Amino acid sequence: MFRGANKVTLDTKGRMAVPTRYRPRIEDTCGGRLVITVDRDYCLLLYPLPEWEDIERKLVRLPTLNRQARRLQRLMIGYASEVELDGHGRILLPKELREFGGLERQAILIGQGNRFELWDESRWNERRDEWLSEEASVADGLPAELESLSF
Amino acid sequence: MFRGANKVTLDTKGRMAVPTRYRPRIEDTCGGRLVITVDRDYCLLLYPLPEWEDIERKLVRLPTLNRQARRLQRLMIGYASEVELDGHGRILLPKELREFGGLERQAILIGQGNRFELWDESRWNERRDEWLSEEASVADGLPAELESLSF
DNA sequence: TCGAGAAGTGGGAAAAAGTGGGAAAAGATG
DNA sequence: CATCTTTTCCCACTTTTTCCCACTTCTCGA
Repeated sequence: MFRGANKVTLDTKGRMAVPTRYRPRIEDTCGGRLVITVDRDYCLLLYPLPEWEDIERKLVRLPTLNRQARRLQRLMIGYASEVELDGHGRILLPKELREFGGLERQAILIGQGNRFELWDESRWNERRDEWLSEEASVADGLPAELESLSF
Repeated sequence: MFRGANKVTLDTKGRMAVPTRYRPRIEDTCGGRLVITVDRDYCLLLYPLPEWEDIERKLVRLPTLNRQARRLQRLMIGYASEVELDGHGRILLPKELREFGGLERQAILIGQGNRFELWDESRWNERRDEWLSEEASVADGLPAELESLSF
């Protein structure tokens, strides 16, 4: 499981160092090959290649005539790019994806189980604080799974 | 069960000594491995690793396309970091989490059953006094679980 | 009140990780 | 086909992290 938040910096060439503690896992599961794509919240998603392939299979099986499904396919498959760790454990983020995510110099890499999310740092902080302040007030209208959760 | 409030200090490197009376329990249940994450009240939560893994399993099973669920995952899994007691019974709090919790030098560690909460001391004192003054006025409109509690 | 041991705190130095940038290779353009 | 731009690979420097040691403070018993 990937978890945890890491500040990362993109250099002028758009490279990002993957935090070392994730590297062994990434080397093992996919020989350093990741797939990056977009999320509807304007962040990027990073999957180890085999994980991505599972998701891609699910996506292509969705009904082609459903508009929602079609959008999801276009965005997720359309932007998916394969990248590879270089000799220093960095990946090069394609320019299109950097632009999509509004990624400048400072970014946050968020572990999310089988994948990572990559956010522009200031955007992440804004969104996070929005979520935290909303959550309290909407807490009553939760789906059943959430109502019964206790930590 | 962890209980009690302890003043703790963070040093300049962000390390915090775990009070000795909790150490045997922590060594036994998880070999000194804890997971720290965030809470919506801007404090941190500390779980023994196995306890955390239970929670994480619940979280990842939530539906990915549900917005509320997604937020919860992003925050809780996204910030969850594994730490380990060093030779002197200290843990190193990741910078991202220290920033989130506004933790400077003085903090309060609160035992909460299967986990701890860690608060910046001054923030804790403010919030505590807020709760105490609010409680009296809202005490009538309690959810069912609370209505029926007796101490 | 003193002393001994345990707990808490600080900080130095080695090792590891992160960062920047030059130059060769590959690719695009007219 | 020549030239200009982009990409890739590699080297070197800087910063951060980790590990370990030493000092201070506190506690408890004599």
